[in-house]
Amino acid sequence: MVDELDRKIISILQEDARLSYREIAKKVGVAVGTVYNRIKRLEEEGIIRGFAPKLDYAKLGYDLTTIIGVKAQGKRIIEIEREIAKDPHVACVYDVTGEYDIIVIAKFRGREDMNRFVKKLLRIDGVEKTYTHVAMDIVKEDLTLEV
Amino acid sequence: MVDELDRKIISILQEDARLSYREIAKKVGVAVGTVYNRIKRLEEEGIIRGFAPKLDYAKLGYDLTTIIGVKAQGKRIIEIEREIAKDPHVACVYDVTGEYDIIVIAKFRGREDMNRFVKKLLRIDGVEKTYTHVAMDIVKEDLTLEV
DNA sequence: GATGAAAGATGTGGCGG
DNA sequence: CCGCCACATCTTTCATC
Repeated sequence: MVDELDRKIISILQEDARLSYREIAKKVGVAVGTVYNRIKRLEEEGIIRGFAPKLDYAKLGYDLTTIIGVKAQGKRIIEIEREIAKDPHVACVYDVTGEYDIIVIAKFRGREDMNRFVKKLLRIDGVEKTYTHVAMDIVKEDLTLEV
Repeated sequence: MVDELDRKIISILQEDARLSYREIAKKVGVAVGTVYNRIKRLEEEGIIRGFAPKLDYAKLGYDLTTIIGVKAQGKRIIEIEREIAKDPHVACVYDVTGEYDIIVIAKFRGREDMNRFVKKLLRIDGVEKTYTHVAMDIVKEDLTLEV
């Protein structure tokens, strides 16, 4: 389903997703048409879900990043997760096992913005408690892994 | 530093970062050259750090996503974070205050792969303990926030 | 700062091998 | 998968406002 050539192409796109098909073809040593067809297939198969800029959110005003653990009632967990995921501050929502039931990564423009969000979380039916870790430093934040 | 036009352009790029400058220009109602210059400036200023494909990592073999809390000795924390960030399984490393000192988001190809990583963490000098949350479901995972 | 034009590069689809 | 073709579209620059 994904062969060596696909992986090479994806890997190049991870470095610069705005490279032309010709440049990519040159780098991997295949014909332009092949690169074009591979990328199109990878998009159709949903392996590539789209393309996005990597942004410096701190420079865009999001000076606060938080990792929030949520404990919630089993019956409502899926609904709660979906509701949380809708909030525009939220980057990630994981359904987990362990100390918490849900882990949320969210970014805010200042403390006020964050406090409002956490209070909103606690008002959701089924949410029992939350624990907020505030990031003092983002050492790495990039969903670009080796393929 | 970032005006309304910049935000509009960024917002469009977030939807599809491979759109042509022409298409973007059409959408925001300015000349092509303007869009071109704005995006170049945003890149130069480091607000846009590059472009990447959004990948379905599950389809690429990463079937296990984890959120790992790490407790470590204060003196060594920054070094430890950098070391963790180097591992190719690691997407995010946050220096946090709270229950843990470091929170790590990492993805693995199977339990073995994960176990090796956690054992490696525990062998790092200064790491006291770790707590691993395994994601049963990824409800949302997308560093694309409103600008 | 923004604009539109223009030259060369690229995207896109299709052909036979 | 390659090489080639062909037309439409795009990137990038720049003189001009």
